[in-house]
Amino acid sequence: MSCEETFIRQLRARGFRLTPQREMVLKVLHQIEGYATADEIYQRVHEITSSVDISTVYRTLELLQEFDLVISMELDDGHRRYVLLGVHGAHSHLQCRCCGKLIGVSAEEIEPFVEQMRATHGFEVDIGHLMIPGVCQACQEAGKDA
Amino acid sequence: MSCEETFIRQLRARGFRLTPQREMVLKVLHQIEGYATADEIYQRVHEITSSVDISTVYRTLELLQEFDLVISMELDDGHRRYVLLGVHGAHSHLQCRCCGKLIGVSAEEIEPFVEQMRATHGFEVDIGHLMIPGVCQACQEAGKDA
DNA sequence: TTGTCTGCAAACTATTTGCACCGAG
DNA sequence: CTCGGTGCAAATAGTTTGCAGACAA
Repeated sequence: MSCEETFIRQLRARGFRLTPQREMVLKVLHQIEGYATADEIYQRVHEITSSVDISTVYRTLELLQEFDLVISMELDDGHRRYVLLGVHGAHSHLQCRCCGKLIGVSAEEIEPFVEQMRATHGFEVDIGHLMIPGVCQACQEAGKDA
Repeated sequence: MSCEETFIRQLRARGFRLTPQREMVLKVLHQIEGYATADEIYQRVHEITSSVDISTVYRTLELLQEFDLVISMELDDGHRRYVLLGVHGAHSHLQCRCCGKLIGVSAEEIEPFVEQMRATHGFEVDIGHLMIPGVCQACQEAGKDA
């Protein structure tokens, strides 16, 4: 099932409506295939149709987060970014503090760690919202990790 | 070496000055022994001396972060919190999305995971800034994790 | 003395909200 | 036809900044 189908089903299930604006935001998130700020998403949407307001973008992003289709997090620059989780389900992200790049890490890969936290602290890790800060290989090699 | 000593040394080393306001913010962070918003810290400082401005609190917190004595992160409520790292050095935090509680996790405990990310992605994890979201044992038992 | 630090107030920016009209179902 | 959704504009909240005077070194 595609993201769009999931979105429509979730909307219907809760009595919400599918509007062109909401479709547009989801489409742009697909195009971006990464993370973007609310404003960047707004700009992209605006290139296509000028009749979408920034407040609608925010409202749609909030909706998408409720449906677990999107997560948001704050990078070191203090700007909130939104990421489409896609149909692959929950996974975590490595976040490079130098170049800002996001690298996906599968749930299976994280599982041993999750199990460890469960065993030693009784803590249930939320993989989908786990952002792991650090420095990616490329930036290390470029010597930017000083 | 205590936090205060470290702070003073770092200040001196960079030509900064030790002012009563800066001492006060650090002292309050010690008292709190946890995380607090800039405003909460400001309130606490204000109870003692009314002559400290919120902007000074922000400026001091920024300084403390540069010195790696404090880290900040955003909880789900959208408010930025500041945590004194203390003399124990870098460690990570489990963050409960229900009660907001922070649980410290030692660097040794995280090390296997760090090693795994290094091996499979060439990614160097920044333990000190790692916030692990999820649900703590108490909240799970209270059934608040729904 | 010197140049950093502070308090104050104003500026900023990202995000949220109230409201009347619009349009999906 | 209904009522949820939207654009607009104004409000909000947290944080930052410019500046003149205060004060640590």
